[in-house]
Amino acid sequence: MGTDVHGLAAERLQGGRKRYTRRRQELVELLLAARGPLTVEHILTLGPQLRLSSVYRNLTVLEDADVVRRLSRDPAGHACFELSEDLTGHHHHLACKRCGAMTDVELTDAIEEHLERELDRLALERGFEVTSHRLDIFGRCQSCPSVETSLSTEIASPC
Amino acid sequence: MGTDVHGLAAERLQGGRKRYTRRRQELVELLLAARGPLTVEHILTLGPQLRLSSVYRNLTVLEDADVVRRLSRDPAGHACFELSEDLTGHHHHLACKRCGAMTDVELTDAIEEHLERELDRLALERGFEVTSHRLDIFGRCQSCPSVETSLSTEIASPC
DNA sequence: ATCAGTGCAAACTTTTTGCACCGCA
DNA sequence: TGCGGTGCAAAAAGTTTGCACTGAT
Repeated sequence: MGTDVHGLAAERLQGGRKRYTRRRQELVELLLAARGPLTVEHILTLGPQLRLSSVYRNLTVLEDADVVRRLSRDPAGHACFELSEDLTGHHHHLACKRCGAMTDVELTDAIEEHLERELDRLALERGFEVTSHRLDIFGRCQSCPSVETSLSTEIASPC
Repeated sequence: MGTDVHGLAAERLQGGRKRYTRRRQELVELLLAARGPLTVEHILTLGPQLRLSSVYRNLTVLEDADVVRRLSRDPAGHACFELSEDLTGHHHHLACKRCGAMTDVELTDAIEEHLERELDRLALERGFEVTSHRLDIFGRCQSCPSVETSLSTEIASPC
């Protein structure tokens, strides 16, 4: 996992007659370097050379090419983006309710398998064809004090 | 669970010197009757007597009083609202990627306990204080055909 | 009389789109 | 040259707010 993400991205885009331009490479590079999903706001902060409308358009193009995955919204109401799980590996998110940071986390194989079995059961019972799942774990992250202080505006732990 | 939701709502609002008005009762009634989270759009369709700005304001008031829980966004990008889990019971969501419907679903106690243990482990390992979790299960619901047809605009399975 | 609640319209935020120009992943 | 990509500005969509009026959980 994580090997030659750019190569795979280029390949997948070319399948849809899309180019893997510099802007798109820069976007993928930012997502690759992040330890969790990014909002458009964070992307623009981390890559000031990028333009708002192009970021939105390129994220959509990359999403259509299965390079990027859109995570509807974070607790603050912004859309979040990350690389597809088949590029980075299956994972979930720790979401800090205080600072809004979302960071990737992996569960053990044991519980993922248990979960899969449970989802298969549901599929049968409810006639629902399961294709994926997403687990968000809410709470307070290490860098957020338990006492009430000013909200962090850092981008260190983005989204 | 589900017993006297209105009484509990009134109680919780009064704790914050808020009234449990007719509009708020109607809102809670809609959420209570739904089998899944509702968007504001659906709320307005189901309760045409309700006004947009009052719905938003009342949802915020009810959220502050822990009567309502805001689910950031659904796959289509709209905010979703449901009753607090301590009023309805812990549950997760089946989210249809085709029609956007989100319906409540409960997992077995066995897997919920397994999940809790895993989250405790994470808490220890990552220094993250876990307060809640949310599992969204994506796929295709029973009423959505597997072939490509026009999108359902029904509100039967809301959000 | 009081003060929270309501409805309308305007403002604000986030995302999308139209259009002219750019440039070759 | 062609055609996808880019950037700007405007539009659209969703949500919040100011203000005057209402009404009594």
